[in-house]
Amino acid sequence: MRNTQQRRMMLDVVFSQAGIFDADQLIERLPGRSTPGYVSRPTVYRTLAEFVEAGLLQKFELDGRSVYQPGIGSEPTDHFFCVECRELIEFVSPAIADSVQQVANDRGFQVAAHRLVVSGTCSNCRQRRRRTKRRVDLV
Amino acid sequence: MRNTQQRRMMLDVVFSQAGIFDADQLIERLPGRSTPGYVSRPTVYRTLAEFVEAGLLQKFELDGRSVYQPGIGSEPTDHFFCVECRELIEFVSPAIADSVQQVANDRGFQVAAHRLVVSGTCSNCRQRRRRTKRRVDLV
DNA sequence: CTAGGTGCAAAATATTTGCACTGGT
DNA sequence: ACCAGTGCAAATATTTTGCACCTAG
Repeated sequence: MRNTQQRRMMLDVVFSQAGIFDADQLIERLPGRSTPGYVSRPTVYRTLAEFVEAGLLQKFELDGRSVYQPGIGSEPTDHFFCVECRELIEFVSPAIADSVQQVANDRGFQVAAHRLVVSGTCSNCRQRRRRTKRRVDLV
Repeated sequence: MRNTQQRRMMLDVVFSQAGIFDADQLIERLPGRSTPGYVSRPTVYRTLAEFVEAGLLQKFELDGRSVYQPGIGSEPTDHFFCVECRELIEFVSPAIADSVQQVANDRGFQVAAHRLVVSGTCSNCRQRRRRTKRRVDLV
């Protein structure tokens, strides 16, 4: 894989601040068109796919779009998704991982990865909410 | 909610055979254009959203598109996703649900639902596979 | 009768591809 | 120099919206 300016730029941005992002958010953090380190949209998508292929990023779908999470060989992370503030809260649960492995073993399924999104209301929004009604967009 | 021909057609198809489907698969099972029970694409999307809102269907994202699962108030179902044959295999695990609830309690998160997709290789494909190499598209 | 529902066409969104050109090695 | 990589424009795929017409209640 060639060490191009575009890939260097993307790696810098992707790993400078950990956290989940989508293609647009990444592009926003990169230099704009006709600015030194500009990376075109197709290249962003192509390169993200390469990073996923290489294991530098994990990819999954949230809310209709593809999101990417840095983490090289890190343990699988799960997420709470607050349907009020739309925030993603990461967590790690060995108990869940174990249960997944257990069920998989029972069924003869070989686990490569798992993706868990728990939707509901985060503690902040629960406290802030008092008599407000709202619809629940499940993920 | 009005009892229209379109909604009746869609309910028939959606609940005649249980299982996960996307908008296109549903449309394929409905009568074609200029056939008696035809339902237009926009109406299919609008009505699917209503069914989700009404709790008749659950919606989530898989492989870049929206998929729908029938089941009125059923217990949350989880899935294995075989990256070889692209098949979805449903399972229910009280252990996982408990663990999720446990972690949520610890964090003050109120759970509305959860969505778990475990990607890997199903038992059929593990047996069939011998010396074939393949890339892994995680979900 | 009349609001909610529908179909059509077109828009919006997200992602991918063909192709000529550029830059890394 | 060679070829992987890139940018541009356009294509694809999916879902949504504006609007005029239709129909269930």
